[in-house]
Amino acid sequence: MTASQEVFKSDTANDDRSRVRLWLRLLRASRAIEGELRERLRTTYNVTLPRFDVMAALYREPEGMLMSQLSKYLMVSNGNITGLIDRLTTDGLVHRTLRDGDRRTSVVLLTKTGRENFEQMATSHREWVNELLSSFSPQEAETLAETLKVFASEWERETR
Amino acid sequence: MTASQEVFKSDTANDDRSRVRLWLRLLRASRAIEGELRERLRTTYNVTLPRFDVMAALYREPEGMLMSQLSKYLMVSNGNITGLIDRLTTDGLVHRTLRDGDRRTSVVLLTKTGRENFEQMATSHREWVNELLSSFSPQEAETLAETLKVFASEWERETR
DNA sequence: CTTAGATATTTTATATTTGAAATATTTTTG
DNA sequence: CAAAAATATTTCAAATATAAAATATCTAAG
Repeated sequence: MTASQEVFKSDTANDDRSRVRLWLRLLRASRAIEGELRERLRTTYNVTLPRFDVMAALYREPEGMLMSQLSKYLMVSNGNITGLIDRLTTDGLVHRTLRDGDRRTSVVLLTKTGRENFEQMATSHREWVNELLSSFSPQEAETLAETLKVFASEWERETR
Repeated sequence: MTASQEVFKSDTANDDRSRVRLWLRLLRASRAIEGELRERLRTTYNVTLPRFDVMAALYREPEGMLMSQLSKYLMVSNGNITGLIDRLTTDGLVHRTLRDGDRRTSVVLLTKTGRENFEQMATSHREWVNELLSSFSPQEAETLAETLKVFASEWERETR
């Protein structure tokens, strides 16, 4: 092996490690934040994080969402969404409609109760996130968010 | 409300949004990466992500880890670890020992099979992470990892 | 029109996950 | 020492999660 090859090999190994290090830190950060938000949602509003996530997704779409859209947006399996929506329906926070020409699909909407319920939680959620991410200045947050946006669009392009 | 108060309110609202935006992007990025790694571990090695995570933690600690250490390190509940270790034990990848003076604790270790098994997977895992995070240059990755390290230590200090 | 394929959702079986309660053990305190 | 508090783990019930198979419906090719 020549000297330049040696250098190259060494560099590659370093690159490997830096990306793995990034991934592990990213994972740990989101687990920590997620855990804290889960805990606060539970103790304050007696709601689970998955239920909050579903409601947040539906709140952004006043026209409602298909089961498959929810599944894709939240990056969880179809069967998972079915169960979550079943339970949210039982609790009167969500309802299914069939106002489509396609009888395979069902459009899921927040009920009035669900919407009001979510608005309360969303306010706390926003405050909590700001508290938990307070070590990022707004400018840093903006910059980092932009970096992740670029990552997301690259990801989209590559895994489509 | 005076003009300066108006400005202040508006700035605060913007800060709020930038941190929430950051959190949502962080969450989506890690879910996407996690999902892809899960899929590849399953199809390539027929192993689940939680099992891989446990094995990775144990691989770094040749002396073994307590159940409670695993639970804290992986940020999952105690009961969760019990079940995972039960199943990994059944499959001969892990074993519990009691070589402590404290009979409440049990030290968990990778078996020889478990260690060999993990080494195989770890190589692929490193390559996959590098592929999936290829949109970050090694320098960017380094920088971002450092930012998250600072975040983690702030977090430690504040939530201890 | 009719059948093959595609699409949307649910069902099923199994694994993971949580949070609370129970159990076992150790440590601390009076 | 004995009781109380703390610690480590397991058990339990309910919810969440996955992947694969089943079901229902729609679309399109012939």
